[in-house]
Amino acid sequence: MMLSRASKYAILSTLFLAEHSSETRKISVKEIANSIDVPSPFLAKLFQQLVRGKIISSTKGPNGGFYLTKRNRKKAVIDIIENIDGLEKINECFLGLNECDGSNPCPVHFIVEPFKNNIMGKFRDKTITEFAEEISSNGRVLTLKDLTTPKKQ
Amino acid sequence: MMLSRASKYAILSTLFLAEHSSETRKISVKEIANSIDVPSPFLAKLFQQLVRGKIISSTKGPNGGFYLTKRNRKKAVIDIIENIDGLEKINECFLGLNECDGSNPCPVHFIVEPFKNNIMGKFRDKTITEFAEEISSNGRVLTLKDLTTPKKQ
DNA sequence: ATATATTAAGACCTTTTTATCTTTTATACT
DNA sequence: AGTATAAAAGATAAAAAGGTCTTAATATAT
Repeated sequence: MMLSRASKYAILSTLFLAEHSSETRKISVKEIANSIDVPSPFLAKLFQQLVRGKIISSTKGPNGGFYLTKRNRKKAVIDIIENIDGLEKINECFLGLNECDGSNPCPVHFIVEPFKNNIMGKFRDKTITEFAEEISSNGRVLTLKDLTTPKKQ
Repeated sequence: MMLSRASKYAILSTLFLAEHSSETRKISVKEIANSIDVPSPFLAKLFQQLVRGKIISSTKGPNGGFYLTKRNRKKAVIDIIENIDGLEKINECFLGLNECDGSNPCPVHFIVEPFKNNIMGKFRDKTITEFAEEISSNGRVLTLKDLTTPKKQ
């Protein structure tokens, strides 16, 4: 029940696109990767996959770049996670047991389960747009400048 | 906010020791590793570290093995996690931001935070003994047979 | 004392994840 | 058409996590 670095980058930069891009204002990988602290070739790879998964959109060439369409904006955070990590990973038992449910629970099942349901619900129900709006309506700026980069410290 | 495979193995087998071992009934790595599906050399390494961290105890030689003392039994699950993964990893922001708190929250901060506190509280407050008792009082057997082993499937 | 069972320690290997680099393809503008 | 710009694709590299093996140390029982 945790995200890979890749998924984190993907969620953050998709929210960034929601806030800053449009069909007439496309943003290049470098522009995102420079304004934040994510390695741009890695982000480029991720973006390719997100495009294939129809989470974000792209056009090549001059004035090209990445952006969100209206359809893209209706996707949920869970779709990003699914696209990058797959759902199995985030759904799996907290202690890694293969068979873990109410009738055959792991030692922490009843502690973890409500938590998981709740958070997954929100990741499923809120659209990218809603998330992005919530962020800006709270007066927060979505800079991703301070992503933890364990090695470089 | 997620555990390494190592931590999962450690939690499960410590609970196993709580249920099956005592100062006069020591259990070898192989006995645990065979009765469950965890690779024994890897578990052996983990156990060494848990012993150094005073989470579990060991004696060498014939009839030796691993077991829990009364002191060991008062440790909490969080101590196991801390010993193996460190607390930073489990405490870090869900989206990986370096600075993420109430006044400077990540996009999912207010969704994730309450649950994290709740779950961490339980991992901090319940002793190993309490966890183990809860398991057996519910008539459940703690076999770890079905740990997910992604590659081998 | 010696043999034996068992953990301890350290070196090593494999897989997965993260990151980079290079070449190709598509688009827009002139 | 030609050129510049940006993504797409694929090959490669580095780091981290997961796992194995060998040898040493230590406790027990005979």
